[in-house]
Amino acid sequence: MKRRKTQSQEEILEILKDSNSALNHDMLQAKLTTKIDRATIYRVLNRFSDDGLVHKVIGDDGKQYFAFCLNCDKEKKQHSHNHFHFKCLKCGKVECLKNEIDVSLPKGYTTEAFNGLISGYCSNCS
Amino acid sequence: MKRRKTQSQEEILEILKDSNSALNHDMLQAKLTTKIDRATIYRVLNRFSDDGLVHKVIGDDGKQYFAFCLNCDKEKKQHSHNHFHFKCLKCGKVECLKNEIDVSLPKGYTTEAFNGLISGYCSNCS
DNA sequence: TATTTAATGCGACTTTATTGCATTAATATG
DNA sequence: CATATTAATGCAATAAAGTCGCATTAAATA
Ligand SMILES: [Mn+2]
Ligand SMILES: [Mn+2]
Ligand SMILES: [Zn+2]
Ligand SMILES: [Zn+2]
Repeated sequence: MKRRKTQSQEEILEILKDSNSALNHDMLQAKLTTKIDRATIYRVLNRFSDDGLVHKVIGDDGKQYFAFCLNCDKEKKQHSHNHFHFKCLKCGKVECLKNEIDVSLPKGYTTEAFNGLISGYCSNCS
Repeated sequence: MKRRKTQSQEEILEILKDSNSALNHDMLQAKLTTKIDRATIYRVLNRFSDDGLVHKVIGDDGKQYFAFCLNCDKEKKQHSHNHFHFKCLKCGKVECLKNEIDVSLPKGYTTEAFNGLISGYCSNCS
């Protein structure tokens, strides 16, 4: 299954690149100039996530947020995102925090996915 | 609004106490001997969470998991749970990890809630 | 025992996300 | 360029998780 370069994907990726924070479906749709179907948006986003192009973060609100990968070592066998995301409760912005976190698991435990989210107020809103 | 001691709450709290892992609505309902309405279960759980009796964790699956508070200093002004939870992708168990995490936020940022979840395989399942 | 109102049950509803299927369009091939 | 192949899309239906309004029940208190 080779990937194809489509207009929808291009536009969505551009939006994610230009955004300095993670976006959920709603926020992304609001930024679209073209009309793209909801199902397509989700499919595109999850495809990006599967391909390691974006992070997928689950918010306190249970919604899926997507952020373009920056400073992620995609050459590594395991593309990892062991950093927290911060969600402002007032302005809604979701951003990546710089520090990579090292969590020590009990013996015999293995990691498949990391999801770290802190909610609070950003410097503009507190 | 003073809290009342009801049978539903008692039973749900017992189940959470006896469980060594976080439970979502489904898992909890399966353990009930009495039949309690879905809305009530959610209301009870969120009440517990508001009162600092249990943690509420959002999984990768977007579902709400609840775990009885252990080793949480409830005397502190801010009842904090800055620890990760681990969810086994095979057996489904969600458990609290011991280490408290210290995340450094950018200047001017304040924390209201912490949600850390690692998915993977536990020692029994890997 | 009577009064007050927190908690519950039920059903309707909302929100978020997924899936099946027919159609479209990106890529490859001659 | 014309044609074949199938990934990607649009649409509608569906699923799943959680919330809300409101009438009823039952804890607490007097
Ligand atoms: Mn990345
Ligand atoms: Mn606690
Ligand atoms: Zn803000
Ligand atoms: Zn397991």
